[in-house]
Amino acid sequence: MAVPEPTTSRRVTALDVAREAGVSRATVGFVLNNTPGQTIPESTRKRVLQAAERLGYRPNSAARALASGRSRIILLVLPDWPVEFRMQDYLDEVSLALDKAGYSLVTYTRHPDQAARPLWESLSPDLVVGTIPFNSPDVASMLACGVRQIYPDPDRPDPPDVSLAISAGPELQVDHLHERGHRNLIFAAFVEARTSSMVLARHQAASDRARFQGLAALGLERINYRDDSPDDAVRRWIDAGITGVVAFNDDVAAAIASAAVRAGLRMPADIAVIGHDDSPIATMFVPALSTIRIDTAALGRGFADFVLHRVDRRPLPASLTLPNLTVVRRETT
Amino acid sequence: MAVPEPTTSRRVTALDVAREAGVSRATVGFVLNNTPGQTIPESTRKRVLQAAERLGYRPNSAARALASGRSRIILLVLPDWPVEFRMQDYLDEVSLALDKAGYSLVTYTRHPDQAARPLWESLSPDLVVGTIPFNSPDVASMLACGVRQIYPDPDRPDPPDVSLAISAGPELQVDHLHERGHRNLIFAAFVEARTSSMVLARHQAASDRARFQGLAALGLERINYRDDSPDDAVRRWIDAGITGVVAFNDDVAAAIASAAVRAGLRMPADIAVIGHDDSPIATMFVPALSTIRIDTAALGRGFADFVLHRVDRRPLPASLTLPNLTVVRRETT
DNA sequence: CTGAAAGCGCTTACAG
DNA sequence: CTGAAAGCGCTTACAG
Repeated sequence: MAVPEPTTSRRVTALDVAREAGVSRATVGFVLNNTPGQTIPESTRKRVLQAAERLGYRPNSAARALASGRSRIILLVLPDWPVEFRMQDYLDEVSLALDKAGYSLVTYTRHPDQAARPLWESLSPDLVVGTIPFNSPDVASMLACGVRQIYPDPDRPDPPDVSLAISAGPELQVDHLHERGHRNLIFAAFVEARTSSMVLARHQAASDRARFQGLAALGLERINYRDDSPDDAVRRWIDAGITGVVAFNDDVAAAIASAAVRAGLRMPADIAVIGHDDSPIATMFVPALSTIRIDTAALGRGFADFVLHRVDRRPLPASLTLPNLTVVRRETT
Repeated sequence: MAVPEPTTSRRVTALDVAREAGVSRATVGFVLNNTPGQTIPESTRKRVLQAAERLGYRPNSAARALASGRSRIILLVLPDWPVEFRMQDYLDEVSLALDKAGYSLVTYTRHPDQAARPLWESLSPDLVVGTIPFNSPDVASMLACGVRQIYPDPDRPDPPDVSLAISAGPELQVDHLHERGHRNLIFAAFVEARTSSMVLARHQAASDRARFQGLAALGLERINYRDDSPDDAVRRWIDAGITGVVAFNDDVAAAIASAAVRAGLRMPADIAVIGHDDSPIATMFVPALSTIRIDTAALGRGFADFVLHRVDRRPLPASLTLPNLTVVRRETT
């Protein structure tokens, strides 16, 4: 039985645990890491675990990373635009699932004009995930810094949309309007510059889907809720025979619905609109807005599964391809 | 002159650079780290730098952290509420300033009910900064993980508000209304639950400031822009002789201003309102909203100075205490 | 089943 | 001014 350590600020190491448990430091490593192929008797294992617990042992992550060549860090590079759905719920779910597998998730918003070194230089993550492909200098920098994997992979094509489901929503919106009998559609968004990449991506996805359904590509209408551009737009759409509106999000849908109401139109008889995100305003609005609901938890778990498949070669569950989005039909379609 | 490396996936190390430059690995470390007390001739320094550049050398951060005992990572734990001002600008500025000093900033939003291990366990940051004090289990966990410094410091009292300037804004709002002759004030916010901690903090700050100015503490009014609660509130305020409204942010100020306009009140003659953040809506609204502008860049540099003072013992610039917030007077005060 | 030992790639006194 | 060498705290073949 070791005497209690004097209150020194020295951090407790695996050697301390080994001494406390009366085993070698290698054995400590084996039980703490659950190393496969090692058969440790239950009594030894228990002694080690208890010693570690008693001493408050935390493995030194730098030492572990240096020795193993893996940092057990996953870096998620977020886009430079406001994320629409409950991002935090999503990230919590991802963190939790990765944590159970011994990985940590670090998120990071990178601007094109950011002058600081990118975070992967100091973290050496095992995997860097972006929402859009990285450019060559970034990829080169990652490789030089020991990043083992990059997604989207610069070399091989990957199933897109694993992380943030950019195109699945618009596709559902189009499908839903199509199903309800609408053949002449348009895509609407606010004018704000910051969301423009995402607006373009979603518009593109909706347009592609419309063509897949045998419809014409969608026009892109930019409105501003602070002036009468929504009223203008609705009037023009009616004149042009457009009856279905794919809105970038619920706020846009609300602006359009309110213009339609002001114009004395019936929804969905005269014009139908579907939002995106199922935000609070969608239920509160009169008429209540049809929208796309995102199952953030399922999406998060799916993303974690994907990550673990990449870094730990775990099997990729089939459920990854299951829809995490659903159409919520209310009064505007 | 070394022959070009064969395309091996092995990462280039300081030893490679040393060989390429024809010096010892210690020398490489000295020039790359600008180690003080070492006098390296310019020719050697240049040779090393060029070799490092040519080889694309990136120091292994894990090895560096292990050897030096410092990770050169600063972890900023963000609050579980939407941050009001242009947070991203602020963080970019902080990152840049820290980067110049060789540190990396990692941010992290932590929920009370988050089950994953906190990020400091895997990053071992040199400094963890929170916007509110950490609880004892968190502090204990940080210490066990080799975190060297924590802010707010559990042991010694610190100047508050270095990181996010929670109270400075409300104080300016109150001072401004007071200056404009208002003596009977109220604090208004939306009902949303998620922002509640911040609402309470800001309300408290405004209230304290009012008392400092010899006024009564401020009541806290919760409104909902989706119903007629703003109209209700304005009516009650007028009846109660309240003439100055400290709004949580510009959105709240807009909701109030619009209720005041609907009620036929003159602004600021009958009622004055001041927002917070100088968001786009503040200029676009009619009447244009008085508000608080936050100099995010200055705030960010100030925070970086503070961090470097803590981790590198750099002198703390006096400018830290200079105001990074200014009153923007428009038409509502 | 357990231990002794090499090695990961740095930093940093310590010698020359 | 430069180099040889110990050491940071792990992981991981390799022996017993």
